[in-house]
Amino acid sequence: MDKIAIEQKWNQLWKEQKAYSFDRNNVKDKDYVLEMFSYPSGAKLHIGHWYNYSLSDSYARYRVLKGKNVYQPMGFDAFGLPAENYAIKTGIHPQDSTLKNIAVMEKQLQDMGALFDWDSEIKTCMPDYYKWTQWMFCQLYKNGLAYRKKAPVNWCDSCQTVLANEQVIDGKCERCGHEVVKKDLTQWFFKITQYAEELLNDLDKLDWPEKTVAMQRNWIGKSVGGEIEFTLESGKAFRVFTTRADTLYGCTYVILAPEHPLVDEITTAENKEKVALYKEQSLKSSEIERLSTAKEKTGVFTGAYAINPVNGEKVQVWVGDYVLYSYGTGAVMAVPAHDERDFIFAQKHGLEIKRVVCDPNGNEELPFCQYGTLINSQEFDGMDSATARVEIVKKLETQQKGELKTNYRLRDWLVSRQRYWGAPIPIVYCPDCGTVLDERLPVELPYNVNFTPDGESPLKKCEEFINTTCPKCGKPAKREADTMDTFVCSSWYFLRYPDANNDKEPFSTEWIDKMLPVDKYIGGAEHACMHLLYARFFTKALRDMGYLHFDEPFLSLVHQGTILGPDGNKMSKSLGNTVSPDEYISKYGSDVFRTYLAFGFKYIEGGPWSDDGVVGINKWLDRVERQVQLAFGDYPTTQENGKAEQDLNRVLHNTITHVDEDYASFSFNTAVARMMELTNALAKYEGQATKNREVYTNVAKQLVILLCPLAPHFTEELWHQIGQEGFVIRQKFPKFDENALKVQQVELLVQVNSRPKARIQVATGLSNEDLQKTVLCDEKVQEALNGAPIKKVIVVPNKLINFII
RNA sequence: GCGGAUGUGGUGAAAUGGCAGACACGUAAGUUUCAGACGCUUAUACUGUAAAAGGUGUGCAGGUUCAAGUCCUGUCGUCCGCACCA
Repeated sequence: MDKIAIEQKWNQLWKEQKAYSFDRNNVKDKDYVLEMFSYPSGAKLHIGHWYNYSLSDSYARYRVLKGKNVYQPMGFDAFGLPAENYAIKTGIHPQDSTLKNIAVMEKQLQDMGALFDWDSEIKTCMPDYYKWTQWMFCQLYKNGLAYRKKAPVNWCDSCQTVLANEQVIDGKCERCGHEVVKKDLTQWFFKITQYAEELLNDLDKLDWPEKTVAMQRNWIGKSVGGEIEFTLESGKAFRVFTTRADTLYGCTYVILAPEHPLVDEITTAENKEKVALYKEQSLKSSEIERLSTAKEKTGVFTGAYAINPVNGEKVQVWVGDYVLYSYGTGAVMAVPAHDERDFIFAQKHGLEIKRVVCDPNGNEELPFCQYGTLINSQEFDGMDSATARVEIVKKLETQQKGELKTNYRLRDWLVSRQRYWGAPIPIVYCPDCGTVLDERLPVELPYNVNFTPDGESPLKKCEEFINTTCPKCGKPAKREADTMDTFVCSSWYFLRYPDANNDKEPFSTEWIDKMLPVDKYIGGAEHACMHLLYARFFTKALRDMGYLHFDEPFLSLVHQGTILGPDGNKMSKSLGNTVSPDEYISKYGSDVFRTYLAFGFKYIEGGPWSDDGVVGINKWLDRVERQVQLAFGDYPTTQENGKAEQDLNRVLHNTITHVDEDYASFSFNTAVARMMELTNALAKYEGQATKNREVYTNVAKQLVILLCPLAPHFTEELWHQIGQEGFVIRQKFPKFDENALKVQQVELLVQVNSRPKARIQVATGLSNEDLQKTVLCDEKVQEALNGAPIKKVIVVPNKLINFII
C-alpha cells in the first residue's frame, strides 16, 4: 500500500461523505474531548503539536468506536508576546504574521485527518472572539472582581519598555543588557483570591493527576494563623502575619519588606543612606533569589523600634529582602529561637535569641522549629503550641491588637499588559465620571499602531483609539491603553467552542450547561498552576453570576509529556536541536508517524527525540497489511475449532481488553505492543495447513478496527481492500469475551524458600489441597524439598506455590 | 531555595507486592535471492560453564515481607514549574 497516496484520498472522502461529525441532537452521549489550543508561534506544526494533537485524536477516535458522540474542537490562542516581539524585530504586523501562521497550521491539522469540529473553530485575536473576552472583563468588573492597584513591573530604562519575566536574564534586559529595575504602575487585577477556599476544596472532586492537584494546592498555599499589630514609637501601627503566634514572646525584632511603605517613614536620619542603598539593591533581585534559603539572609536596621503587643517589649525594626511585600502583610515578627531563617539572621547581626518553646524530648538545641510546650510566656507557660497559637491571638483580639486570619499564598491575578497584541481593556477614563466601564463592545484593536517600544503603552500613542467619548456622559474621554493578559482569552475558550458562532452572547447558558463540563482535557503539565487555575476561577465566577450551572470546567485531565531534542534538552531554535516532523511525514506518511509517536514514548512522560523505531513501525504496518490480506486470501479451510483457533482467539481477546484499557488511559505504547502480539499470533496461525475462515477473518477484521485510532487512513484503506462496507470509524469497538481467555492448564512456578525450583503444568481451578498434592508428586519438587518438613505454604492462584521449609 | 516528578539492558520501554526486561529498535548468526531490498528463523541483562547447574542484577545505603523495580526511611543524580512565554 502506498500509505502516503491514500491519505489525501481518505481525507477527501471522509469530508465529502461526512464519515464523522458531532451530532448536536444527541447530547446524552456527548463526550467533550479537548486539547489545549495552541499558540501559532511558528509557521508549521512541530513535533510537540503532533504528539499532543494526533494522539488525543486517537483517544477521540477510540471514544467514537466505543459509541460516544465525540466533540473535539480546535482553535488558536492567537494574542501574545512572541508575535509582537517578532513585529518589533522584522516590522511585520502581528496580525499579518499570526493569521498567516494560523492558515498554515489549519491546513496541516486538517491533513492530519483528526476529527476536529472545524465549525466551532476559535481565533482569540478576532473581534468576534475578543468582544466576549472584553464582555467577561465587564462582568467581573460589575461583580467587584476586577479592580485597580499599584504593582511593580520589570522596566528597562534603556529600551524604555516593560519587560516580561522571560525577557529578564540575570537581572538584565535580554535586548540590550541594561540593568532591569522595578517600576510601580497602576494596573488591573482580577480577584481570584476571593475564590481561594473553593478552588482549594473542589480539587477533591476532580479526576486529575495527583501531582497537578498537589501543585495547585501548594500554589493556593492556605495557611491558618493570625495577624498581630505592632505599634511604633510614633504611634503608628503595622501588622505582621504569623502561623506561629505561640512563639510571640520570643520575638526579638521585626522585619519589613523593602517595599513596605513604612520603611521610608520610620528610618532614622543616620540610617537613611544605608536603607536606601539596601532597598535599591533588593529591588533588582527576583523573588526566587530572595526566597532562596541558600542565599545569605541580608537586612539593615532602620533605627526604629516597635512594641510587642503581648508583653510591651521594645524590639528593633529591620528591613530584609527575605520578607516579601506581596505575601501576608509584608512584615514578619522574627523569633530566632524557633525559626531557621530568623536564627541565622539573628546570629549574623548579633540580635537576641530567646527560647519560648520547649522540646518535649528535652532537646536543648536551637533553633527548635516544631511544636512544644511554652515557657517564658507569662500566663501561657505550660500550654502546648497548638493551643497557644490560637489563644494568644484571641487574647490580642480583645485588645484589638490582632485577629485570627487565614492567608493564602495565591495572589490576585494581574491582567494588565503594556502591550499592543492583546485584547483592549474596555475601560474609559472620563474627566467628569472617572473610571467608566465601556460596554460598547467590541473595543476594537486598531491596526495602525506604532508598537516600537518608547516607554508608553503602544495604544496610548494611537489617537484614533485612545480618544473616545464617555459611555456615561458622552463627553470626550480617554481609553485604557493597556491590553489584557492572554491568559484571560484562554480562561473561557472551552465555553465558547460549543457556541462559537453565537453573535448575541458569549454562549447560550442552556446549551453549554448540556455540553460542559469538558470530559477529557489534554495538555501540558506546565499549565498546572496558572491556566488551569484561571479557567476554574472563571467558571466559578460565571456560575455565581448565573451564566452557567456547573462548578468545574474540566472533570478529567491528562498531561502529555514533552518531546525533547535528541540531546535531552528542550527543543529550541537557539540550541539548534529542533526536529521537524515534515520529513518523516513526507517519507512514511502521517499514520506511520503518529503510530510511532504512540509506540516510542510513554505518553504522559515524553522524552528525548529519537527516530530509531520509525522504520520498525513502518514495517509493522506493512506486516499488518500482509497478515490481514492473507486472512482474506485463498487457503485450504476447515470447520474445526481446535487448539490453534482457541489460541488465536485467546490472543485476540487478551488484546481487546488490554487495548481498551490502554487507550482509555493514554497508554498508547502498550496498546501498540498488544496489537503487535496479535499480529504475531496471526502470522503463527497462518502457518496452519488448514484454517478456519470464520475465526481467521474475524481476528483480522478486529485488528483493523483496534488499530483505527492510531492509523486512521491506513486502516480505512485496508478495510476496503478486504471488501468491508462503511467506514472503519463507524464500526463498533471489538467486544471482549472473557470465556476466550479460559485455559485448561497453566504453568505454575514452584518455589522453595522463595527460590524458584521448578515449573510444572497443572490444571486450573484446583483447590489448594489438591494443588499441593499434585505439586508434591513432582520429581523435581521432591528433590528440591529433600524430605525437609514444610512449615508454611503460600499459593498464588495460577501463578506460584511457595514452600517454606 | 520552595514545590512537583523521575532514575530498570546498547536504545525506546513493560511489569494489580508473586518467574524483572513484555513489545520493539539495534546487533549477530542462519535462511530465501543471480544480487540487493523485503520477508522468514534463532540468539541477545551481567557473570559463569564445553553445555548445564549456579551466582549477581531495577541510581546508592538501610528496613518491612515467605516474596520488593513496586511499600517504608535516608541519600545522590536528572528534569519540570515558580505568578508579564504560552
